[in-house]
Amino acid sequence: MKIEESVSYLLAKLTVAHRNLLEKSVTQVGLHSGQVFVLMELWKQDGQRQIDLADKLNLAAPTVNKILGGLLEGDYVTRERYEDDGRSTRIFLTDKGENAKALVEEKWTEIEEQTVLGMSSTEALIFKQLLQKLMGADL
Amino acid sequence: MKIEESVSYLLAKLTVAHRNLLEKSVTQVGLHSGQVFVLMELWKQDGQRQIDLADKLNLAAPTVNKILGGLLEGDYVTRERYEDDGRSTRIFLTDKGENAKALVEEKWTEIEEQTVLGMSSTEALIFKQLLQKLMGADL
DNA sequence: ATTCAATGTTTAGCCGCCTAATAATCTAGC
DNA sequence: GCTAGATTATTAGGCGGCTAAACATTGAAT
Repeated sequence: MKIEESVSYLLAKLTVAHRNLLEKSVTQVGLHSGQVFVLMELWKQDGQRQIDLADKLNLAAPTVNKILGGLLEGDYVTRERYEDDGRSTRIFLTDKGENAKALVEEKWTEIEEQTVLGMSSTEALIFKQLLQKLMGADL
Repeated sequence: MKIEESVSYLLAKLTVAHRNLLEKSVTQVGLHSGQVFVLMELWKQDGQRQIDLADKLNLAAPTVNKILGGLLEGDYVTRERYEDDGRSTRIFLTDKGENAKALVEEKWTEIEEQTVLGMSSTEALIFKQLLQKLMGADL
């Protein structure tokens, strides 16, 4: 099999371009891509522990910790020790963090448009389903 | 639109898992994922300049430069000044670099199997075509 | 009550990407 | 010939991932 024609190769290549697109876009609202994903989890449920965020985002604990450093510095979130368990901290959105949601959603529409550019809506749907399938197979 | 159901979101998430799979696999033959992609270009054509590699791989020049640092240290490639143009260097495979091809191709088969796990061969084909389409749209 | 394993956070350090800025060389234009 | 601009490589530094290892706390077992 030609490596260049494998799904893995194409996916890896596409990844770089897409990550660049994502980063460039969210930079316009003052965020970085990793921060956006953490914020999304907090928008769904505020006050989560770092380990919860790491589990849901499928990221290693130090990765989440590092990203939170930036969000704390940018005043998007606050960190509080968890009374029920001294090992844990809970992360809470600030007003700024909550307000960022609308900005990100707006940007995301642009990102999505550029991502599926050149695909018909049918193709986009099929593509989405296949992506979900791959995600489910937890790779 | 729900961000979590967008192609962009799913793609970004899948990316992380796939990159981890790739990295873990090629580590077993003593390489890193970035190094593999550079080597692939050299296997196609030896003696290229850094800028050529960067263009073909769609990477920034400093990225290629850094990756080459690791390949040089690992004795996979050598670097020579280009006589025709003093600004450029040419990168050449060593025996070790050439021999790595077989090892990587073997590993890649495993990677591909795990990547398309859970997809029928028809689905894999469709997926591949859509990936190529996205790549072509140069995102 | 003590000890020991498990859990959660953090630090250090690595690779994969990037941009910005330098230095060196080449190329044009005058 | 000389200068000005383009091109190539490199360095510095940042974010997005990771692992390994240190640390504190919890919880369980004796």
